[in-house]
Amino acid sequence: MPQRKRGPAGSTRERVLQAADRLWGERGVRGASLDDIAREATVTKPTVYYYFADKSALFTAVVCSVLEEHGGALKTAARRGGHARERLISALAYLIGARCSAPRLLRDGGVALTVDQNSQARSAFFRHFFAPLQQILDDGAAAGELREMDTAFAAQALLNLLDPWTGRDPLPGGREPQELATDIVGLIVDGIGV
Amino acid sequence: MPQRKRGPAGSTRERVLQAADRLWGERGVRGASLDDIAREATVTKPTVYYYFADKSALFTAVVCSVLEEHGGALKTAARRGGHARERLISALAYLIGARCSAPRLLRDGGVALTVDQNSQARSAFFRHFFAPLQQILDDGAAAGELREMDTAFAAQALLNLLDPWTGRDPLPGGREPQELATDIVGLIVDGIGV
DNA sequence: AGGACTACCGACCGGTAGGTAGAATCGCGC
DNA sequence: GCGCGATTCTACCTACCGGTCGGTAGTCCT
Repeated sequence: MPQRKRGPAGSTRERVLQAADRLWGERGVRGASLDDIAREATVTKPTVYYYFADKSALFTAVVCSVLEEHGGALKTAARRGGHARERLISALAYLIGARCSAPRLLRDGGVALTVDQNSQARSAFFRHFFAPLQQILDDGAAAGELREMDTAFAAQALLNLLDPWTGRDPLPGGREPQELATDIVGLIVDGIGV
Repeated sequence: MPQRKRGPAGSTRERVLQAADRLWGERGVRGASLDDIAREATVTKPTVYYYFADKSALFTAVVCSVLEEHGGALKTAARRGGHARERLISALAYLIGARCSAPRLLRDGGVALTVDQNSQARSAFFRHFFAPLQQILDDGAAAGELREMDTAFAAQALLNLLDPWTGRDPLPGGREPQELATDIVGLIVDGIGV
């Protein structure tokens, strides 16, 4: 039963997490210092260290928290629409609309932080992001809506494909998230062959 | 204290360029310092500054030089095989085999370096990497081998797709570059639909 | 009341980043 | 063998990074 003294209940740790997600999502793990993050969260650096052991612990916490938060919504989105195509569009549209920086963050952290605390973050990524997508592909193949394939490879390809568009920059051709998701899924389901 | 002997004319600048490409390609622009790069090139930091005005000038020079170097080879590869599918496989296989870090470097530099000297690097990327790929798609569509599409979008998607596999990490499933290129092109040309 | 505990902060440390000043050395034309 | 420009060096600066120390205002328990 944690007691709150300063500020609204449970807000400080959460503010630090959000500040780190925002700043690191924009500039990369090496692009924003703990001072920057502390300032953004309107606390001081020792306060950050009060809640997190070190920089890589904060990194792991940020990635896991964001992944869990979006993971539930992603699974929900993936259930919308009975057919594989609609489920894929729904899942991708959510990912794009949410501007979820977690995958980029994870990749960036892998090279920026020497520690491999990323094992925890990596498994969260697999559970919350990769697995739901692969599930849609597996279901689609079982239902005869998609052809037999290496679904792990295809899911990875899908994630790679939309990765640059889950940032904060404008979407290509001024598309809306839903349109972009439709175009991506169209590309990969129908292919570009005749 | 003997100074380093003078190598062949123009070799020092070249060594610095190569060291920066290697180190930045592995660790990102913020992951390797100018001291690291100087050490890798067996010179000292002021020597780096003798050839390049500052860090962002070195960055631009590295990206442009790598892009130009691989751009020619890419265009050659894209001419191998008369049909769109073979030309795509050939081009992608070259990109993967060459372990070309330029696209990642460029993206990374965009967020790491505040300066937008990247306009020069960005246009080199467009000329040497993006345009040849789009050309194959345009030709394929004109020849009736591919369907009508937004070729700029498709080329971007293709580049995104193979981006994580142009690094130094092992290729997925222990594939060879040629196999991976074949799988990627298969995925995007045939699609995953029935 | 008063000790134990939580949540936070100002000041500081060792190390490293990008960048600079200026001296030393080299190859070359004379 | 001498001057000169091109090249490379040693030594240094300032700013900032991750991380720590000691301290303190408020809260809980008895």
